[in-house]
Amino acid sequence: MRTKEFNEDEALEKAMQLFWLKGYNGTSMQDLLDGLGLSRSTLYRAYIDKHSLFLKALGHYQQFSSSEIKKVINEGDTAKETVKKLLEFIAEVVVQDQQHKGCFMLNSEIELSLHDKVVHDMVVNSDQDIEDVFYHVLTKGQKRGEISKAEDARAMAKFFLNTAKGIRATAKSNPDKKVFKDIIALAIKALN
Amino acid sequence: MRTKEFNEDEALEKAMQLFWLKGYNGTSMQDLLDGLGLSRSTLYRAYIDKHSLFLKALGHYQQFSSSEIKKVINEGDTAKETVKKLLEFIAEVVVQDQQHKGCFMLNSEIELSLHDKVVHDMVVNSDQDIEDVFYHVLTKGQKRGEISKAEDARAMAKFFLNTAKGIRATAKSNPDKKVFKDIIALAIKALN
DNA sequence: TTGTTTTGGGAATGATTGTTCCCAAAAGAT
DNA sequence: ATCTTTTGGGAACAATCATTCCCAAAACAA
Repeated sequence: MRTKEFNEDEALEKAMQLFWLKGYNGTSMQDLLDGLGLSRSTLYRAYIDKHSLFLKALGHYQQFSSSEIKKVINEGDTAKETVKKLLEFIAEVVVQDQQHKGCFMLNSEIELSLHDKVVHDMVVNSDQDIEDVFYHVLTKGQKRGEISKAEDARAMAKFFLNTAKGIRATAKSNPDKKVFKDIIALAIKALN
Repeated sequence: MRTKEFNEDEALEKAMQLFWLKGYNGTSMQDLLDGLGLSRSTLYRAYIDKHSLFLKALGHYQQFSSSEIKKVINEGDTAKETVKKLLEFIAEVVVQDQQHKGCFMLNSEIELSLHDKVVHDMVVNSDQDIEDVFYHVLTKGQKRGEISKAEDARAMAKFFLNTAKGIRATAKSNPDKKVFKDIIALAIKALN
């Protein structure tokens, strides 16, 4: 038996970068062949077709970015500080990227969720995932008495998710760290 | 001389709807020929090529949507109410659309602004335009003493623009009027 | 009528799309 | 050595892509 020569994870990572940068329709199979450095035969045998490869790449992104965000949950002494850290982290990620690719999940939502049921469901789940992170921190803060119980924690979680999506959208054409910092400071006022 | 038979504005409107629904790369010239009901010769003579037609359609959208928003400036008795009306209007527009096309400018930002300088500039200008609407209302409110001068009006304007973009993004996969209402109510708290 | 201009039909372009297939080379296992 | 499996090269596919072109029909002005 011949051992596998190409690293599947490495190839998937490269595919993700390409789809992330140029979108689904903007990325051709030729782009992928060149980018991954694989032959047609190998690529099709490994990933079936373009659409399957895309879904796998998007799933890979979701797994990674979700776990990264959850690392931030334990940062900050108070719930309010943690919410701020979460938003700052989300902003930092898109600002740091020299290519301004934005958020791959948001990009896919805009480009495909209307006509691709699978992508649509992944987007909804991804949003719910982030919303739940905020919700978890907020309810904990309410129990501790750090955050008023006057406002519904679920509504606040949706609000912060919305702020995050705004930042991620703007990151495509106007990634400005200082502006995002101001936006986050104002968003945090919703906790007063 | 033979009089022009096809209505240019009507055709442009149809082209805008198509690009809006399926994106630039997702819309083929054949889609446009079928959708506009024009012959190849006529379409190319009138609009030069696909990219030019797209830019014209996006410009048409920008003109229309900008003027619609500015109609709301005079609604509401206080600045705070006007800001709320502005956000509610932006949410209402995307929620009403049965097709969930979202915001054409935001869609184009995500799909093209990275690789298309003209689109990028249009997006930046469009964002600035909306930001300025908020800024105008906010500074007026500050002069009237309705809004605290502790916060920078420019920062607040960027914050509300960000909230609007979040709503417009989410409208693609999750247009929920009630959720948007909650989000807007919390965003308004930034004015306290 | 003649002339001018607009439109549509349709053929033709060359490039690119995603995908399938065959076969030889490579690399390890036996 | 043979066997098995993985990989790459490259041809081939039909479909679609954006675009150009020619010409006849249509509609108005003179």
